[in-house]
Amino acid sequence: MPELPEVEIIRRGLAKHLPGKRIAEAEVLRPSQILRPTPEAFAREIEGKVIESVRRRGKYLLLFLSEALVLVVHLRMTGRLVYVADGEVRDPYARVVFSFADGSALVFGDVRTFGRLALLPVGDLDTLRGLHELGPEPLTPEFSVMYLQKAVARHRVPIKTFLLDQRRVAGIGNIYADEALFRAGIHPARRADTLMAAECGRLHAAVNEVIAAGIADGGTTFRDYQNAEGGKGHHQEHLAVYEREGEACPRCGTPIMKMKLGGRGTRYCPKCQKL
DNA sequence: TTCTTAACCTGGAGGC
DNA sequence: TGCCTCCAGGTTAAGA
Repeated sequence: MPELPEVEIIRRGLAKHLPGKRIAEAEVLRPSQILRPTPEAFAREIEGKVIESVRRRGKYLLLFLSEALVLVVHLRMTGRLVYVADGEVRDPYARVVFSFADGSALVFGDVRTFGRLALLPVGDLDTLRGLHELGPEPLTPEFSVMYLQKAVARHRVPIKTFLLDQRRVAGIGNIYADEALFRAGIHPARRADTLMAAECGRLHAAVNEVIAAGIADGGTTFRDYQNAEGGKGHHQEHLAVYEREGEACPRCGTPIMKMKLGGRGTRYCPKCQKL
C-alpha cells in the first residue's frame, strides 16, 4: 500500500519520463475511479495536453499539465502508475491508460479499485477535499517537534490513529506508523494528549527516520506496490514489527504482538512499547 | 468539534 | 476441486 516513501519513489520515476509528453488519448476502463469531471469529460479534456511537471503532496501525485490543468492521482490501497516506453499495456488490472503522442504510455492499474483520479484547473486544487486539508510533511521544517507537541496535546485519540490522520501529518500509513512507534518506544494505543515532551521528540525523530529509510530503500513492497518502472522496493527487508507478529523483537527478543486499533492491524512489541 | 464505525472493493488464504 | 468466509487498509460519510 503506497505511503509517502512509495509515492515519492513513483514521483521520481515519473519525473524522469513524463515532462514534455503530449497525451494523445486517455482510455477510461473503470469510470467509477474518475472523481471529477465526468469520465467522458475527463478523457476529452485531457487529450492534447502536455505534462509539464510531476509533484507530490502527502500520498497525492500531481501531474501539472499545459493550459493550467492538473491531474491528481491518489493510489489508495493497490493503485500503481507505471510508465511503459513501448506503449504496451501488460497490467491485467489497468483502469486508465494514457497514450502519448510518441507511442509510450502511462498505465494506471488498481486491483481493488480504491484509487481515484481527478482533472481540474490548478486554481481549483484547494477545492479537492482531503488534499487541501493535509498536515505538514515529515522531513520538512513545518513538521517540527514543537508542531507535534502542540498537535498531540489537542487530541485524545490513540497515537497511532493520530499518525494515520492525514490532517495531522501527511503521508504516513499503517506500515510507517507501526515502525515509527516501535522506534520511538511508544505503545500504539497510548492516548496522543498524554505524550511527554521527550516522547514527542523521540516520535518526531522516528517518523523522519522511517520515512527517510523507506525512500532510501525504494519503498516497501508486500503485495501490490510497484515503482514507476514496474520494479519493487526493498524496505520490507528492514521492517522491525510490521507483518512480523510472532517473530522476536529485534531489540529485546519478546514476540511481536498484533492488535486491532481503529480498524487497522497494528504490530508492536509489548515490552519495548509501554502504554 | 471530536471521535468511532462502517462502507467501499477484490484477490488470496484457509476451512470444509 | 469448488464454495464460502474472512482479511488486508486509505479515505470518507454518517452517526454518536
